[in-house]
Amino acid sequence: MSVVRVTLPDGSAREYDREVTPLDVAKSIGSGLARAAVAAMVDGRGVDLTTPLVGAVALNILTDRSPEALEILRHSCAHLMAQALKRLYPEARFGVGPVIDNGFYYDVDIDHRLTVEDLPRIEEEMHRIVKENVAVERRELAREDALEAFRRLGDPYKVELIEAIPAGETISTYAQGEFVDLCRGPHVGSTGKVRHFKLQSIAGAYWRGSEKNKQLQRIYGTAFFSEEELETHLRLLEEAKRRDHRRLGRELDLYHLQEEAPGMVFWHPAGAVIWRQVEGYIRGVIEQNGYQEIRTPMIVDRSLWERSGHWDKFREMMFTTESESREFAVKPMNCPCHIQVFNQAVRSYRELPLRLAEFGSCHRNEPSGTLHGLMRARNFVQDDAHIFCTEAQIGPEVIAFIRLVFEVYATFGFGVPLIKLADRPAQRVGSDAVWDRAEQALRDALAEVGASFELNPGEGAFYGPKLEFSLQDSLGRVWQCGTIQVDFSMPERLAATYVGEDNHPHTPVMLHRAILGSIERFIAVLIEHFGGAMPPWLAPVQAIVLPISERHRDYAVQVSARLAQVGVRTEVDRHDEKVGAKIRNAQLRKIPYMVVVGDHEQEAGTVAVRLRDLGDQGSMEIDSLIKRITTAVRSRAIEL
RNA sequence: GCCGACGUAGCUCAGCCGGUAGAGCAGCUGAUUUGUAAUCAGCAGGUCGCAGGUUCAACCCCUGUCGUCGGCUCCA
Repeated sequence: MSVVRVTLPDGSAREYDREVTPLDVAKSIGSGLARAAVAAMVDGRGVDLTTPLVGAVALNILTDRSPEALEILRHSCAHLMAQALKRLYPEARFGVGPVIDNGFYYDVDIDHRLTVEDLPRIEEEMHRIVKENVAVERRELAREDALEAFRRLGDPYKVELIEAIPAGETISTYAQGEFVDLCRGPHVGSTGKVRHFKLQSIAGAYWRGSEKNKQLQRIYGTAFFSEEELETHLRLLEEAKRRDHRRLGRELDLYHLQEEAPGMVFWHPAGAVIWRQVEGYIRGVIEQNGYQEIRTPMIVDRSLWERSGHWDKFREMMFTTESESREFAVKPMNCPCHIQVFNQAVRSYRELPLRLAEFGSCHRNEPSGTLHGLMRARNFVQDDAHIFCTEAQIGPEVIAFIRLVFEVYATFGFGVPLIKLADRPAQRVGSDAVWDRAEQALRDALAEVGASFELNPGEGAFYGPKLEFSLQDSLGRVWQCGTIQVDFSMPERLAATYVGEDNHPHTPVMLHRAILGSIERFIAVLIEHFGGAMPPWLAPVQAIVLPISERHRDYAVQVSARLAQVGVRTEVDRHDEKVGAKIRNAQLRKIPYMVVVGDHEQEAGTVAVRLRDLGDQGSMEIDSLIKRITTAVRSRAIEL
């Protein structure tokens, strides 16, 4: 009998002179750990608690507190659901059933067309299987045996999956009672461990993601280790629904979309205020950071797009128009136009880096099925800029840009963004040496500002590597907004040059960069982040004056005029309603400052202030209110 | 773009087996003169997404189309 030597995450080691499993090890450490154990990592690989350990291994027992364990639980829950489905629909054949962010899904091929009404029945069956507490057992088998087994089960999808598994890789199945599934594992030890779950929705999904294949029914669900966590998660989803920018956009009268212009936004006065504030703020920031704003045409002759390469690659995404036998395209991006501005003069190296910025309105004919409110539109405005520079200037420019992104996101009330470095894809232009230097410049810039990042291997653009900046909203959702991309290709294609110190022409490097990305989309993120309750500087109406009764209207108008004089966006509520109703309306419109005026205030020349988030503040001088509002607005405070 | 569901008043939604549409909120008018999340009453508001078809008769059934929603795919 060989000796098993186990090293635990804390560095301690244990030796066993008999066959042991992770569960045995857990038991030998403590019964509490054994109870909490879900699965284990052996040398970085997930295994079942019952997998025998061999030789010297690094063991990490996963308990219900480890993030990896949650994925295992959800994966086991997917199997549990599949078993229930098989019981209810014996003809069921299964595609893939992976874990995804916040849950899992399983693709199933059954004759019955599922609706959400079927979900409770499936859940019921799942709970029954949980009660049965069936053991989940792993079996490893030879490829031929596996193929044979699933052929016998009549599961063509699984057969296809096995065929795709590279030779030499272990093929394993997991059985729980009468149900067997092809699976790498690991899994929880028995169905009784999966208790807190919810099936959420049904959607169509093609087998292997190709529309040429049969469409399967995909059932989404989620699972947690405790009922509280499950409920918290479900509440979060409810909250996300309440904050949906499409719903708030209508309720707050910010914008609308209509059939005649699919994917293109009609901004209402209130929404346009938010827009102007966002744009104005960014304009100020870039002015202070050495950018020059330009404006370029929206419709440009086809020949420019041919030269830039867009016509070849993205023609079907471009709107075109025609006049006097010439074909034009509505710009899908601003860079070719910016290069035209660059090219209008003989540029010297002394002018670099040259930073040209534009709030450029772009149109892309996105597939109809992908449109989503402001988040994915066919017409959107980028806070775009192109920095023309030398290769040596990439580093400093990227550093400055990262700092700028951090500053801007913080202003909007977001924390430090998540950063991804997308490096060279298989299909690319430019020599490896140039890519090496550009990627290194991005890494060095990140190190210089002390920013941590994740690598996104092979996801760079064909023309250069890029950084992507994602912010996290108040519900913990991640939105990619900012980006900076190195471009070795387009300046050359469009013949951009500058005269170097050596008196010879050189091709500049171009950096594409945006902080917010699409302003439409960024506003949508803001709406959802704040749940429509915008900070004072962004609020369409900052202060609404509420006269107690009709006889206070004149005074209300005076107060409102005073506020307007100092630049506060204000209104008077002239409805013939009780204050309670006016407060309610103002509150529903999420107006930050409510200014109540009645007999007391009129006589004393004061105002009674109610804050959206903090309630009644009592009476104060009008000047105090003005100071309070203008201070909050000027500092772009998030809190009132 | 693909699959599915949906499209009725400004908004949210009812509308049975095919017999020419209804509520609440919002709006308007009147009464009320209001003190921190909804005062009462009346009135007005509709080519039932659009185009065809079936039928004596279509919001309802059929076909097409546009849009929206949920996914899939895509996202320079």
